[in-house]
Amino acid sequence: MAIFALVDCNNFYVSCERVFNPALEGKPVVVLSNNDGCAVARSAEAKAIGVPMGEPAFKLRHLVERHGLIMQSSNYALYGDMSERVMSVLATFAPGAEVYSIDECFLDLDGLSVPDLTQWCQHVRATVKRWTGIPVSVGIGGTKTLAKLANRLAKKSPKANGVLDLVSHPAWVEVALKRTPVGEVWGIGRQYAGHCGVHGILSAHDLTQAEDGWIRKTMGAVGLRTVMELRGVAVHTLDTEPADKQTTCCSRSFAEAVTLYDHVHDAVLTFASRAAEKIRADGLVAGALQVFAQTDRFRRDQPQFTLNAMVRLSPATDSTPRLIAAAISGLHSAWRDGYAYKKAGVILIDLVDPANIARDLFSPPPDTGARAQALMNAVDGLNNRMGKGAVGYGLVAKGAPWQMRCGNRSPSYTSDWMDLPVAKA
DNA sequence: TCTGGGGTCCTAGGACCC
DNA sequence: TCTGGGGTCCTAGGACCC
Repeated sequence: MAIFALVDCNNFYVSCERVFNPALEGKPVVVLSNNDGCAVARSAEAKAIGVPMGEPAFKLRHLVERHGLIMQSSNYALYGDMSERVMSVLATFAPGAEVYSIDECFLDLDGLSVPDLTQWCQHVRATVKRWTGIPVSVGIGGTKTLAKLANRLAKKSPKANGVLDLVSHPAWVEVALKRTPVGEVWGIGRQYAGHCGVHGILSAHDLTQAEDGWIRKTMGAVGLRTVMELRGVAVHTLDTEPADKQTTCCSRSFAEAVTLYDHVHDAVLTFASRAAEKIRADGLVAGALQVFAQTDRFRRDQPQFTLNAMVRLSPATDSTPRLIAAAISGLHSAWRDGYAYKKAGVILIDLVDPANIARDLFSPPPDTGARAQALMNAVDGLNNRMGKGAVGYGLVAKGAPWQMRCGNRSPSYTSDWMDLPVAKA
């Protein structure tokens, strides 16, 4: 039988900020999403004063005065780098590791011969904390879904002290299922939890007792797999070699809504350029692209519109100028005057590795000619050495109304020489 | 005044074919 | 009134995740 451990960093973004700014320790802290929009990470103290996940920043302002809540802009360069450090420590402990998200990692503990799994996990926790500064929790289960569930309880229960092992203590499984609200189960979101509630299914345990036909009809094949996993049947396996991405998106909300074509044009140009860098870093080419721009969905008093255009790319390409040209032509063809646009984006789709591209007689080879390649290498190299945006396409004015807000971002302590922390005597 | 961004998988329905 | 029955492929949209 497989033994899955889920290692999850506690309040990851807040923990990253605290590593480099210990003054945040013990205080209510939230990290805001892009554009300083809403809370995406909360310290325990912030949870205690009632900050809900996803709460818009403007609704938290009163807590700043009342409880000294600290709101940090997000610093993804820092979190990405800290994530790599945590993952590389975890990889040294287990024969198999799957990086599931920026702050979570599944380990396969099957075949690991240790006398006491809980004790071993405490050792892992302590090591990660000592080497990276990040606190983690560990849940152990016979399926990934049960490991997730155990992890959640490990975080909540003070008795667990950050580790809960449902494999060495099979009798605890039923208790754990009964203590987990159905909406907290991995794979059961708001919609499905609502359907369950109507049928009197309130806990994860209730869900395991539901009838397969009803589950399949209500929550589809995915829902049924989730329930199988809750019942202890391992459906999901450890995925140590993640497949190539199928799509890559670069989109942003604007600090202010804009009505002028030129403003949206500049935003789309910037997003296409950034998306191109991403697929080149992954070694992929795009076979098509989608460009969109939309009005502010929260302004019910204003006319709503979403502009959307799909552009095929033949041959498939990773070249910035070609992707920009395609995105702009899509924007131009679908453009409508008279709307206040609040968000736009570029999605690169049909991504493939040019090495294993399947071609027929009539499709051209992917666009990876030597000259284009050399140019892109030079551009990416300059940006890596001199900082993002050192070289680019099109001149985009700084301080344009569509550019995003980030009022209180921490320095890039680990990824920019200029931001290295300084120790003062 | 102010409400994120980036992904995956599944399903239903239409187009098209024999 | 009556007007097949399958297949496949593609797309849009909905659900979920972090």
